[in-house]
Amino acid sequence: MSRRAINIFMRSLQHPAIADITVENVLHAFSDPVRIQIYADLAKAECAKNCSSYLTIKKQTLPKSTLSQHFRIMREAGLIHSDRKGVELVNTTRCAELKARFGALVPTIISAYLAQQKPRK
Amino acid sequence: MSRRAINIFMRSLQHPAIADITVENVLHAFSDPVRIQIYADLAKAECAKNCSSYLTIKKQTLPKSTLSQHFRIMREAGLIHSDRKGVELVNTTRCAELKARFGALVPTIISAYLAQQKPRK
DNA sequence: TCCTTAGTTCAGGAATATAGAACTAATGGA
DNA sequence: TCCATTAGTTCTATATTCCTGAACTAAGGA
Repeated sequence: MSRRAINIFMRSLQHPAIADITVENVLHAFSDPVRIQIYADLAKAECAKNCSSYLTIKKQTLPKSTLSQHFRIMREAGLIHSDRKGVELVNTTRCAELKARFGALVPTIISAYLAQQKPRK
Repeated sequence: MSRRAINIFMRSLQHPAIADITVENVLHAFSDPVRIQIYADLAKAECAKNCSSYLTIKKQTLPKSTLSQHFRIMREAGLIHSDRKGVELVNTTRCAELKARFGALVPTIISAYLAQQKPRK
């Protein structure tokens, strides 16, 4: 039974097939200020990042359990791909697949978000 | 006190100023299958529609209390404008204002949604 | 073997969503 | 004027989801 416990914990990360991604789930994943900021940063970064890069975001410190849930929601919505590399997760956006499925949807959302963030008076 | 009760009930509908509309709230309002469908239909319709037009949507009958909440969320997110006309509400999209604030964001979301709905196999 | 690090899962309380029931307000007769 | 109907809101209770501290797992050293 320790075998079973290990299997449950270690189950490989679930990523939806591109066909199973829905507009509603994508919008829900982006509707949280923390998640959209993380995604925008991942998309901007030339290289992939791990979860702990975001322990502080928007000037607030997030508990890592909260962060873990945010990454799970983005993963299950199809926004990001996570790979285990040793002890950490390497996260990348699924931007090419999303573009194939939804066209300009994701880039348009992110650029509207970034435009909104700019005038921080 | 009946005066007060009447005032509370009759308080004019609150619509956010265009500057107070946020991308996150817009995305949240669209992340519900019922609401995005209603908005898409409002946007397509040449004329405004009242709430009860949507008592059945997506082949299911919705309680009107639920529908009332959905309209309130869209209104408070800045997606629609509601006018009292006698006993009913006349709802219209705020598409011109939204375009001025967010560019192609809303049309892009709706067209991605409509494209997703088409292949109903 | 023990320690550290990265992340997940669990458990609780908080916040939000759903929907039936009661209600308000406007309108249209009788 | 009074009653019935219609459109929508509010109330209330339940259900679901979200947040987060605590306990945990697994990988990688020292």
